[in-house]
Amino acid sequence: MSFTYKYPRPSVTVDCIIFGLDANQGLKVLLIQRDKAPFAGQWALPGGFVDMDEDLEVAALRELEEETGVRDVFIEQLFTFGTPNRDPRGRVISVAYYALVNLEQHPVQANSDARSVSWYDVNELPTLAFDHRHIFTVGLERLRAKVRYQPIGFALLPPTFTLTQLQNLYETILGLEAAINKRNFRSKILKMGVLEEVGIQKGVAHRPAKLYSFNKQKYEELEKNKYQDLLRRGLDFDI
Amino acid sequence: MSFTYKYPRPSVTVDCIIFGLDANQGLKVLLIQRDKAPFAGQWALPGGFVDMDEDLEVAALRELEEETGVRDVFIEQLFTFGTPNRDPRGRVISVAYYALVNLEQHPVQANSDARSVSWYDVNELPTLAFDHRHIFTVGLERLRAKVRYQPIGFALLPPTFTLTQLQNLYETILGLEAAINKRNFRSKILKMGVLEEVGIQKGVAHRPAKLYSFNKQKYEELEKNKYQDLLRRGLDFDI
DNA sequence: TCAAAAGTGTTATCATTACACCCATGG
DNA sequence: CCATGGGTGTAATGATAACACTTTTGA
Repeated sequence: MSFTYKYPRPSVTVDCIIFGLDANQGLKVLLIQRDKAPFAGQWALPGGFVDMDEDLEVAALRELEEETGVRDVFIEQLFTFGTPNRDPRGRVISVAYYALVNLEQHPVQANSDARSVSWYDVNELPTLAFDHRHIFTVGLERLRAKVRYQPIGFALLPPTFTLTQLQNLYETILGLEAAINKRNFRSKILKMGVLEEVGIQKGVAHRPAKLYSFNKQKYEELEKNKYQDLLRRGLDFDI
Repeated sequence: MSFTYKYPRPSVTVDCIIFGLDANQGLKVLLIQRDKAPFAGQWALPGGFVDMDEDLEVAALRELEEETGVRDVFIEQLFTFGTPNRDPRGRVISVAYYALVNLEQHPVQANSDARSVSWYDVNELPTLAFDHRHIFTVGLERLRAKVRYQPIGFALLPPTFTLTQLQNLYETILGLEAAINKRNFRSKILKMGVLEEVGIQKGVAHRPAKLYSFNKQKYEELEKNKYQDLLRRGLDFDI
């Protein structure tokens, strides 16, 4: 069976950058090893062709699950890459997504297609197929920028976490050399009012930390108010 | 002539939201009137099919110039829209861009294709073809969000402008009801150090205003330092 | 009782907000 | 000489940065 069109058409794929946070080992990205040409044997971002009747985000989630077993994740469109020669097979336009998962809940994945799947440290990537290195870089920059003004980082943590874990998350993602000042971090994050105390650590060999969870509703309320304030009062911008 | 493929392929288009600022009349968007089915006669965002050997952004700039005569503008990828039935002709995936132009330098355009082209107030849009209303909304939200932490607004102004013009720009884009406090706006924007005094107004019936231009180099330097500071010292985030 | 990590008090400095006022020009 | 917008002084309040200290647990 084949398909004929009056004008030439590109192929369209989705590719996913899956970030995972390992409490001790830093920020990771999930890669798969290609089993077919081109770039057979090389590591690549999971992804594949979009079906004709499938929404783009659905395609990204499907490829994610097929290739890595990961599901139920935070996902967001990143950018569309369409430089004419980015794929040796012809014109392929790739809509890239990035996903954030909690590593503890997604340990090294069984490979569904006899492909290997593995977490790599974001600072020690192997050579990647196609322009995936470039896509990855764009994704990491977006994550770093976005984590600073939107509460997406929580998707990388377990549902319940300590303030120290949260602080480590920021230090890891942003690649900070010096630690953030603990006192100030805590004051600031608690003053925002989007964290809820939900318990206390057990069985640690030091003073047990309070456990918090992120209250998304509260956050959305505050965001709305913030915009109302802006409309009422003026500007708080930050060029 | 025709083109045959083993698997079905979607068509790929680019669409552009062109924002323009009119000093007296507020924020505008450039629309074209379609001359062919589907949606013949309806207003739509300028756009069209991507050529097989053409980069996406180049395609967007080409369509922009072909359909509206606008060129040499700030342009940035917005989002890729690919819901299966967004176009009655079949599966069409659209990579949307938004552009910012200075209205005075781009007055109502001659129509290159016997199509009409017209600026519309962003608050008084006609019915738009396809899902262009939705695309527009996403674009306007992005502009409003982005203008607050990146200096993209300057692309909407002439190369040289007064602080009052700049303040009006923010008030207009953000749709602020109350005016921003003049004193505070000025202190803040000047303290940033990205504006350069380049002259003085002539021939106005009031005290002539100083003219400023945006110093992009200075801005990029400051951005770099800001990130250095962040790396050194900690966090200034704003969840 | 010690190591390890959690958690708090306080102050100097800087930024934001809110008002009220003066200045320069053309008609 | 006045209408029109351009432009400035200043003080109360709130946020940030920096440092040193106390608390609670298991081993």
